[in-house]
Amino acid sequence: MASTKERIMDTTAGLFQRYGYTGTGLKQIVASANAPFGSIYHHFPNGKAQLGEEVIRHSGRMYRELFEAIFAAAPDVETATSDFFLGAAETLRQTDYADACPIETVALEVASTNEPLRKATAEVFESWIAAGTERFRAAGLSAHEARGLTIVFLSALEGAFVLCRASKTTEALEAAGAHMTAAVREAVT
Amino acid sequence: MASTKERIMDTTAGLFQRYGYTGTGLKQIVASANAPFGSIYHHFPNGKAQLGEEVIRHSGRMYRELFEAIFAAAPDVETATSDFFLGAAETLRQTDYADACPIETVALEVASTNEPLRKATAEVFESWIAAGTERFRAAGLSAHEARGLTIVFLSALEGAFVLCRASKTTEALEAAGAHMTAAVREAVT
DNA sequence: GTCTATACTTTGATAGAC
DNA sequence: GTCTATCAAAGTATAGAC
Repeated sequence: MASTKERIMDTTAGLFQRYGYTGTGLKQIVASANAPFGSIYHHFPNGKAQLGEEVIRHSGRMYRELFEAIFAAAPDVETATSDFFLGAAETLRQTDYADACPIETVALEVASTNEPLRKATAEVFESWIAAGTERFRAAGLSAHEARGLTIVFLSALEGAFVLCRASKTTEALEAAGAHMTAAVREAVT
Repeated sequence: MASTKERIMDTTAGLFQRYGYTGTGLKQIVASANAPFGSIYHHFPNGKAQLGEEVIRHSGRMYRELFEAIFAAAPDVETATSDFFLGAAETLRQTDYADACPIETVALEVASTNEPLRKATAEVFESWIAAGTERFRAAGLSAHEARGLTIVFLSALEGAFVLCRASKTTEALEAAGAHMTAAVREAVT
């Protein structure tokens, strides 16, 4: 069985994704995680900020592994790009448009309010950019081209998440996915 | 001099942009707007939700007008695209990475928590998509192509805003802007 | 060390003085 | 109709029983 700390972190990650940082209360977290209130301050002595930072970094690692897995399973980078956007759209539909990027809402909330958390989100995004850059470099692009393409990829993905969650449709992920798939194909050929 | 209601709405729009919906308190709003607390419930009888909805729709109109103005001033749609992304980057730098999209943070926060506000953000995004679609149609694209290109444009913009605010750099807006400028040029030729 | 009870602050909202 | 005082609930954080 998962430890109390793991249960708290997993629960918090899900709540952050749906309700954001300020929208998620500590009482809500311990209720959802079936944990006593004090255990938050036992495992995270600095309170919500520390819990938030650990959850951001943890979610960042998990999502990067999803990215790596999809690119490892696909025959080439353009197929991987298509798979990633289509998979994200399917997840969104299955969760009533709740589960998109695990840290996007939090990133926007803390960008101008909490410097340690802002840095944590920035480092997570940078780790994703580094992972994508490496994949596109392996496909033959220069380091500069690969980084630029990855940033456009990630921008299109994150922006499409916003439009899809707001509209409760997957139109934006489909349009952005088709566009990025073509852009990746053209870049590597 | 601006009316109390206008002062409240303008102040709230700025606070939503930086701190989001749950991160902005009514007391903070009246303090910033130099208004008595009761005036919120005088002008917005349904409280924070009503104020939030009116601010979302108002901000949406203002931002659409900015979009229209930039496209009207530019000689062609690819120049307008470049201008829009470069202007957004400049604004971000000048505001210490606070002023990006006026409703993006709120849109993500309310997507799974407040259905009337979610619909308001969806309608604002749709109005922007309609405006862009019309511009690209006027440049010669089919209705279907124009809508798709606009959605990719808006996705890249919104996603770049997230990366830029988190990293406190304009790299993503520059990469996304260069990519979208080229994509628009290719689409209309 | 697990957990409960509580302190203190801030939230959105309301009542009523003037 | 403008504004102040206050409410009940929820927020984070802490103290201390067991």
